[in-house]
Formats: sequence, structure tokens, C-alpha cells
Amino acid sequence: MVKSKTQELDHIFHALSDPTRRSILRDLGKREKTVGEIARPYRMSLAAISKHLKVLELARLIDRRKAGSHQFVRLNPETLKTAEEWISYYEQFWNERLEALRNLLEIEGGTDG
Amino acid sequence: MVKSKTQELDHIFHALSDPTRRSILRDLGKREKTVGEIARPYRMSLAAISKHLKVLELARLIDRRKAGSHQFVRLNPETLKTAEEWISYYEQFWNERLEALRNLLEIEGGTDG
DNA sequence: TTTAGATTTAACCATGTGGTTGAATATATC
DNA sequence: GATATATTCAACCACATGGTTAAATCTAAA
Repeated sequence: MVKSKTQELDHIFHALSDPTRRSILRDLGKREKTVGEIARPYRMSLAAISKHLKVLELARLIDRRKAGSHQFVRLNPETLKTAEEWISYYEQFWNERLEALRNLLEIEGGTDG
Repeated sequence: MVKSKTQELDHIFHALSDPTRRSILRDLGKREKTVGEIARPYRMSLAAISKHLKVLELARLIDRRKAGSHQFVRLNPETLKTAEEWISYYEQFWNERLEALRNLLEIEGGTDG
């Protein structure tokens, strides 16, 4: 079953709302890593990291590649584009409005010392 | 107490992870609105909307302006910049790596039919 | 085929989330 | 002051989240 755009955004933003998960994404920037490697720097259990990876995977922020007994986890930067697009679209939209508002306030408030 | 950058991102992304809250942000793009106005199109209670607004406020995605018995809620687009900056920073970083990876794969896989 | 290593699953726990309803708290108006 | 309107707060509920430990699964290697 294909996720709706809405669900997709739900999952992406939810995945990004946890500092451990953002940290994992940062760690994966350098290169792909195994689950064990990813977990090492953190003080929580491997099972906890495994859960975090599942959340990141549901959001499609990461991909996995099985390699024998272990597996490599790597980023899927395409997905971040989805979030960024949402944000920048609305930001632009809002900034236009905001600018109109600022102009209004300038007229009302004046710049007279 | 001032929020850390990390907590700030936690709150912003968490706020954005709910479809009702994203919808509210969209609605506020047109103009500032009262709580009642915001709530009207939704089928949930006013109290539920009030809670959502609190989440958006904690993330500083909205501001409030008291005006007698009611109050006006408006966007704070500056905050979205924080999220966008995080995303675009890492996206750019990752895309560089990804491009390097793609080049590698091309070399390995070749383009020979 | 046992054994060791890598990872996930299951069961559990405390706390958070998103909703409800009903009472409480302003504030404007009569 | 009494009353209607706008909004929040409190208590509650079902379910999700983020963590734990222990058992299960899969693979590699002895």
C-alpha cells in the first residue's frame, strides 16, 4: 500500500523530531554503516537503536542493504527533499504575506523619530 | 529558560509531524485568525485545537496577540527557517556524498549494454 | 553441526500524544 | 452585577513512543 503525501510528511517530520535519530542521520552522512557501528557511540541498547532505524526507514530517510550476517544502512537524501519542499513552499508563501504586513505596519507606525 | 538548538528542532519537527497542525499553519497563511475561527473547519473540539495551538506555540511556529476577549493567532515564519536550514544543510552535505557514490557505481557497473 | 556474532522481536514499563467532556476563567455587554 | 462569548484547564481515555532485558533469528565460521 502506498503512503499518502500527508502520511509521508507525518513520518518524515516525526522521524526528524528525535535528537538521536537526527544524530544517526548526521553520522550516516560520512558513509554507510552497519547497525552495530551506528549503535556504538550511543549509550542506549542495540534494540533501541534498531527501533530508531525502523522509524527512519518508515520515513524512507534511510535504506538498507543486506550483506551476509550484517547489513549496511545508508541515507536516502531524496526524502529530505520532500520535507524541504513542504517547508520552503509555505515559507515563501508566508514571507510574501509577512512582507505585506510589514509594509502595512511601516505605513501605520511611520519611521519618524 | 532558553531552549537549546536541539530542543528547538525537536519541537519544530514534532509540531510539523501532525496533519492537523500543518493544516492550521496553512490556514494561517492567508491572514491571522482567532482561535474560534481556526477551529471552525475542523470536526474536533475547541479544546483539541487549543492544545494543537500550544504545541505550535512551544515550537514558536505561531505568535499570539491578545485583543479583548479573543486573541489573534499568526504565523512566525522565521521559525520555519530554522527547520529548513537544518534540512538543507544536511541535504547538501549528503548530496555531495551521494554524487560521489553515484560516480563510483557508474565506474563499477559501467554503461555497456 | 555446534558456536559465536549481528540484528530483530517480544514483553514490559513509564511517559507522551491526541482526543473527549465539563468546569473554570477571563472579557465584553446588558 | 448578571450574562453571553471566547478560550483554557482538568480529568480522563486509548494508544503511541522511547527505553529496558531476554529470547529468537539469521549468517559465518570452526
